[in-house]
Amino acid sequence: MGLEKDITIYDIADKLGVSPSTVSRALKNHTSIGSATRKKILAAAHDLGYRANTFASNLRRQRTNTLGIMVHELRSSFITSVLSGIENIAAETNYDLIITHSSENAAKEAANAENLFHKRVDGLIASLSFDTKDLNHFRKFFDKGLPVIFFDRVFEQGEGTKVIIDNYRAGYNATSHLIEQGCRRIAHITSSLSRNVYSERFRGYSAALRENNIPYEDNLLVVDSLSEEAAVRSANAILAISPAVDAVFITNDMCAAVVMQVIKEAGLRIPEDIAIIGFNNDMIGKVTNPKLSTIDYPGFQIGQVAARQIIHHLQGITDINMTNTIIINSELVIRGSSLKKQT
Amino acid sequence: MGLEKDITIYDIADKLGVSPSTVSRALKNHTSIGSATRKKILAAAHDLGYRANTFASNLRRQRTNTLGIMVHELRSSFITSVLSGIENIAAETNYDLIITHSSENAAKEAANAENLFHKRVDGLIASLSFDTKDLNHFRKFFDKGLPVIFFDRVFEQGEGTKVIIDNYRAGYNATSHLIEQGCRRIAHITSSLSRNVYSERFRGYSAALRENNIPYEDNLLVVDSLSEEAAVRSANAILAISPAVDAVFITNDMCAAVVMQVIKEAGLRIPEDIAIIGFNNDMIGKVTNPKLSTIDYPGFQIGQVAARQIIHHLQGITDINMTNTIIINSELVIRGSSLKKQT
DNA sequence: CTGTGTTTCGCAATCGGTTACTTTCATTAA
DNA sequence: TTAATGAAAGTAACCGATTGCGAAACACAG
Repeated sequence: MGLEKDITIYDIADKLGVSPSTVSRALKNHTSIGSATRKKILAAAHDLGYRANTFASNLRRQRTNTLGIMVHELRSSFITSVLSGIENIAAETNYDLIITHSSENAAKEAANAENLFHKRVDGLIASLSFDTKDLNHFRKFFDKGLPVIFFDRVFEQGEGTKVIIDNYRAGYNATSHLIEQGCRRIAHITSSLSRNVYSERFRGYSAALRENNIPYEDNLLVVDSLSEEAAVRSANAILAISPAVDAVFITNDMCAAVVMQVIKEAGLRIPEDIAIIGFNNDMIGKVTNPKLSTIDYPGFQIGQVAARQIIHHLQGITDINMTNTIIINSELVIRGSSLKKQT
Repeated sequence: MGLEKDITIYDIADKLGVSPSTVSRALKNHTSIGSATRKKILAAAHDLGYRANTFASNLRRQRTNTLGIMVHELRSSFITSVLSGIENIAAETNYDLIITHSSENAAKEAANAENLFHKRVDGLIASLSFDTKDLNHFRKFFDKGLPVIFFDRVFEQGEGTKVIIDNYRAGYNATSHLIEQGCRRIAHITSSLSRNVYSERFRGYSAALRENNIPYEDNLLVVDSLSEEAAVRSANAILAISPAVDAVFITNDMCAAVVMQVIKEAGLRIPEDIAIIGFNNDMIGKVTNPKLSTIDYPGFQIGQVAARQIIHHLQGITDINMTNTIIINSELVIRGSSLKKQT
């Protein structure tokens, strides 16, 4: 096998009879290199199959050109879309990504933060785990002036820039839509209200009820984990409510799909007896019967925005500290599961 | 903000009055350091909040402790499971990952390979894109003796180690199951037969038919892209076949779910009129009505095995070149969509 | 007390780029 | 003609960890 040593800027310098520094500068389009020299060097680099040694560069420049990504779960289509968006921008700008996930565990999240800090990433893009209580494990980043961007699960009042949707409005729109369809006893299946995404959606839900003079009832609120088993539990809880529920707003499509199934198995019709609206606009909502109304949560776009933002900051184009929160647009997607009136 | 410079082995050495080399060796448990000295150094490192500089180390050792991952698509639950499995092992062994995706594009795949090569990853784990025709873009890795492991989409005869399931057997089992259920006109919706996974499953399908004296018919084979739109097309193609089809083996659960929907909308019953079996065991199969029979494709496990294999090779524990192919177990999961007989 | 082995460390070169500071020339103003 | 100005390129000191080579220190047998 061809174990020839890699060629370096010194090799190029030797071949052309110039100094390594000239080669280095030419390679990165530094201004103080004559265009003739630059051209020669670029050509030679190409001919010799030169590949830059990132470590040498990182070591010297004290930067890594790497972003740390922290997510709470990899196996989620929303998260995957976000990653896809981040990767899209990172690839363009030649940044690497190190992706970690916390499995919804605050301790593991802290360990990941520590690890990424040691790896000296230039910045962080993170969505908090389910049971994260504070941002202490990001302290080192803040203190060192390293940019941190949160998305999805965030502390709205905390440090760092956030890229989120207007969860309040999303919850409000979903609920208003159900009310317009004639529903009055609207249940809400969601996860812990201590997480911003869920508490805000709940605020929107409550506000919509209030504005339509529908009294809020505590027993219409079901808080559980949104997992598959939890979905079955929640659905049964909903079915047991009396007087009967005529609509459910569920903050997760996968969960909603399972709930729909339980409801149908119980002999009720969707949307005639119970209208359903989910959240995320996952693929799964397109194959349920009827198809699932939902809120589109544009992960790809969120990932792009977050990545672009942090990279521009690192490139000195913008200052991230000037931006506290970026709101991405999200839309109500109406399909069969909530459409009682023909329009 | 606290921009104190990082502390290095030199700082530790100064503080303790030993040489940097001693510190370096102590930190990596080199044998030739007295245990008293080692203990002192470890303690000092901890006190001072020392964090190793990977670049300096990489530069010197000419290794990166990073694996390159190449997938054809990020937004797939199978792929995500694999990534999860890889991450699981990599985290344990302190390897970083750089994840790239080709969007099913051979040219982008080649560019990614080139990029990872320049980034000097220690090894590669890859699933080929849809239209990859050869392994030329991996040549540099092979030539340099860098380990490459393929999974899922592979060239079974090509260079490199492969981690796959027995796709032939999976196709055979799925089809045999349908035959046992009394089906005789079994259609097969799949993707390009030039990809190993699909051609092997097709071989299994054909073999099962042959063994049961069911003649193979060309028009029962539908090759398309498995996307959502393709699924609708394929389903309609199936419905147009005469004499009517009584079962379909589809090599992708998402596609199968959509096909089921089209079939039901056409007024046919599943499984009574048409039995369905998918592939992958995605979440989506659990919320269709009826639930989808499928082949479990254990992504997490595949990821773990691939990662473990390549890392052990890098650590010198095993030699990857001794292993050509690793077959992971996959199982038939029977649910409602294919169960015509009560057992 | 000398010689042979071990164990434990230190010296110093090295990995490949980057960049502050100089030097070298050529052009231009005085 | 000469000094000033600026563009182009070179010098060399880093960045922090690793490691081959060899020296010092100590143990122990003869």
